[in-house]
Amino acid sequence: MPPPTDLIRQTPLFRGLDDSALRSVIAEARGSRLPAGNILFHQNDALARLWVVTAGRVQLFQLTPEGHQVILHIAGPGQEVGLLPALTDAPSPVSARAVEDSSLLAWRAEDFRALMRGHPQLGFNAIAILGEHIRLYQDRIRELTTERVERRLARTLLRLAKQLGKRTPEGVLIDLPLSRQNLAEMSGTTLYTASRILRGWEDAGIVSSGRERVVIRSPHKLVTIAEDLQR
Amino acid sequence: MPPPTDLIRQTPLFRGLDDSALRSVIAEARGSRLPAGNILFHQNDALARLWVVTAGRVQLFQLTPEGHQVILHIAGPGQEVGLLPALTDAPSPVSARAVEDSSLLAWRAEDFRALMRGHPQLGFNAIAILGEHIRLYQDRIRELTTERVERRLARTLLRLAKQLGKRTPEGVLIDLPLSRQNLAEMSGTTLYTASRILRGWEDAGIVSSGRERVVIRSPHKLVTIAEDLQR
DNA sequence: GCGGCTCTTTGCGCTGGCGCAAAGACGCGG
DNA sequence: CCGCGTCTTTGCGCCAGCGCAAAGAGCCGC
Repeated sequence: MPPPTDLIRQTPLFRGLDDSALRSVIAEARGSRLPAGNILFHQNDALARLWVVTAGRVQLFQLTPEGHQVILHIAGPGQEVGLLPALTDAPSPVSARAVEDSSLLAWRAEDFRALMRGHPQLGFNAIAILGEHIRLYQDRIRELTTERVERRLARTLLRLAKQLGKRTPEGVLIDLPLSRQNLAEMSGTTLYTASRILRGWEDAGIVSSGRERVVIRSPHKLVTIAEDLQR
Repeated sequence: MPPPTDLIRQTPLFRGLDDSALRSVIAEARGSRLPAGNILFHQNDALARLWVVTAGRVQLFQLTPEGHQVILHIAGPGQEVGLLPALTDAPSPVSARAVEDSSLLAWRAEDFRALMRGHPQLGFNAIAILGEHIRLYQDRIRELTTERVERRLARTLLRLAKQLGKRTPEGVLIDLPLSRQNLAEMSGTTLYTASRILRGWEDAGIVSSGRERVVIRSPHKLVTIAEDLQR
């Protein structure tokens, strides 16, 4: 199976590269597969590679000593994984796990850095990507310190819909196996509270959810909750 | 007053530059002063400059529509402010305010980017700095979702001590005007809870605090609380 | 050295959200 | 198509932390 050139061309990390640059990038890539549930790396691992997801979903998370999992990001096709450790030689602050059967392209960190020296655009792209993450994290910190669970859960769903949403006749499907537990780990709450809130929304016709599945029937009402405009 | 060359040399953003590069960097800098309490910029401003703090403290924060303030970072001498907007042309996600009388050096964003093209080391430094922020934000998100207020407050103080701590006969002084309100805005709690917890630590001899002032008498005990090892 | 502003403390009542326990629903694999 | 493992729901009791209100303390400027 050849590397999916079109996908690479649209990957934010490789945006703006000319065809010859793209060819040298692709020449260095190695493909691999990661079945659902498998770990790509653990937090504190020293990584020698940078990955780009080509299919599936890879979850970035941290595990506390007490065993609580916190989901920080979900990378879908076209998104990179392990960028920060590849660029800074520091161990990874997060762990990565496939939540679906996934395919990845990998570059050795040193090869990627060599590419960066030859193509400064890569450096600007990397900065833009890191910057985007910073903004998202700052938003989450603000939400966690100032907002109630219901609002945060609404925001989590809206973020997921924006990133991984799929239009269907019944509404916007979050295209990802997504348990109440996962939702809690993304919103800063517990399994129980997430379940109760989702039940309420179900009754209000805002979402329609099942086992590891959420469909947003009324994105508008969800925005209303996220922005606290209901009353 | 000439630009403080030694400080610039030690600034993470300018690390590893040779003398001639450093000279061209300094040649482009403009100094300015910002009295305590003054705003440098607001969130959503399009910034045309990048700053480095040379004296004082500059607080980066967000304000919610409800009027709650969340403090995301405090930049002291040698730390940059406005790096992300200067590099990405996006509006600033945060506001910045001097919490002490401060002095800054400023570069026009376009001048800085020109310097970056000539000195790739600047790009790597920028990436390392953004990466450091990402790590800190990820840690805070994990703490906010899994830890109790007391632990988070302990961590906040330890972080401040590491960054701005000053050894004194009575202990490590957080060298910054720091109200209970500020502490709450950094830890994700309220003025009242922060006050009560600090009172408890005072009685236990762990800290010694006054009006906008905190001294850590026993960093070790504070670590014990932050790591939840007490019992 | 006085007045006033701001910061801090603390009593009190309240509630959002936690988390156990147990029952119910779903769907995969054999 | 049956059984089992996993995910979800919900009753229930509890408490950490919130936030008002009011008093107290500290500091600055005149």
